[in-house]
Amino acid sequence: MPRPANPLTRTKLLEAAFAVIRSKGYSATTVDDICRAAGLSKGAFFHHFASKEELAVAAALHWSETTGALFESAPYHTPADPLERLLAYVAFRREIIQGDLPDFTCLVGTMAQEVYGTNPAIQKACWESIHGHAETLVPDIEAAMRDRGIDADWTAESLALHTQAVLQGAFILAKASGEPRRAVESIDHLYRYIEGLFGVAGLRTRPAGRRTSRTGE
Amino acid sequence: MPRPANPLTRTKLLEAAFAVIRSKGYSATTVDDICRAAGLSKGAFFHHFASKEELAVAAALHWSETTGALFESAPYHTPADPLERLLAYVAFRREIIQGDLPDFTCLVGTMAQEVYGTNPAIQKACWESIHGHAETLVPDIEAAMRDRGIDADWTAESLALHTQAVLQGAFILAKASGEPRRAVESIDHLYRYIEGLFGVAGLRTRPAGRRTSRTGE
DNA sequence: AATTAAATACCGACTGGTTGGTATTTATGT
DNA sequence: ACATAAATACCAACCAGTCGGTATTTAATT
Repeated sequence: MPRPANPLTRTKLLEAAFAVIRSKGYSATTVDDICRAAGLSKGAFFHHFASKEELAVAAALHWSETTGALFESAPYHTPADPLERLLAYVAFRREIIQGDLPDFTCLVGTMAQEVYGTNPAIQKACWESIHGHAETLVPDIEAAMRDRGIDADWTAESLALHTQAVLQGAFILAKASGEPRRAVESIDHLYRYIEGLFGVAGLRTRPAGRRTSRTGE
Repeated sequence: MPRPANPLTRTKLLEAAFAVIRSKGYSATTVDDICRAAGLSKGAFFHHFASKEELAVAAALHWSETTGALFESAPYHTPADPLERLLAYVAFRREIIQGDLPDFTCLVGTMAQEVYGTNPAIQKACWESIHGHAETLVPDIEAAMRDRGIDADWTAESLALHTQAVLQGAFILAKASGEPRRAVESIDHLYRYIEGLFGVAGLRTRPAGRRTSRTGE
């Protein structure tokens, strides 16, 4: 009878891949890099994954699972109002921009950029991760549109994906400038956009006296 | 007297680098790839550039120059009103999303993502390209804020950079999904945001009957 | 309970091909 | 003749992936 798979080994490899790929990108990451980061051997790597490509696909899936769990248990679901939940989601995304760049940037966004033209399997896994995450926002957006009687020429899905576009673009600004604050500022604009879309007060002008940051960082 | 350098050679290498890096990314691009695409030899390559890294920096600079010239001569400058010019810029960015992905995506955004942690020289050149381009929008944004008496808790620079974030993020969506339309939809949201910020009518609801596309594609 | 067989987990040296870069040579314009 | 541009040949380091082997676990058999 078989020796049972040590679930830690595979996970260690996947999470080592998260760290290395998020800081160097997919192409520049070597299998040895990942093994070193995981404290495992090449033998272990190729026992669990047939190729570097297969690891990348598995990593994208594991990314969907771990981030899915993170967002499910995140505090932004508490408001009763769907629009407030949506805004709380954006505020949450803003709040978790902390520490070093590889700690808060997106694995699948990074990989997609590198492999879209050369590796359909990885591309597909990345898109499913991004799209799947965006889909979790759609019910709240639809409810908010209904609640506020919005007759829009945009769809809930397109707004959900737009939030992801802003996040991905914000990460690029942060990486290029080396300043995470650039990402935060862009997410602030996204927050303001959603407020405006749904007619939350104070979009165009604001009362005298600086409005304080809504997250109170 | 020395044999004069053929000015086409260096440019051919740089533009070959544009094409290859935009479709495969920086790390996956080999020097031989670029030489093949340029129809030149490795000898020519290393005669003009000391290293692959130096080529990347030169490519980022050349990118700033060529895109700078493209945008300077683009038609979005014609409106007299600064806000209209800004909106025309966004509409122009939307219009030029055509053809294959490597034909309209951003070289320096792609590179920045891969090298930000490992190659400061390239990262710097990428940031200067993105930031420099964003800066060209700042005077119009400032003028539009003045014209409309906007007392904002955001700066002109942050809005200019936000437009770039949305564009970069839109490219990632397009690459991940394989559907350029996803990028267009995100840019539509950006357009709507700027309209809303400056109090252009019709943000929250719209008159009965579908509003037609503003660019009339 | 002890032994053995079978299956898997993991190791690390090795390989064939690729990579960035160098050394040498040839072509070309002055 | 001379200096530079560009081509070719070449190299050492590196890479993904392979392979023979060892360690560990479980189940069947005694």
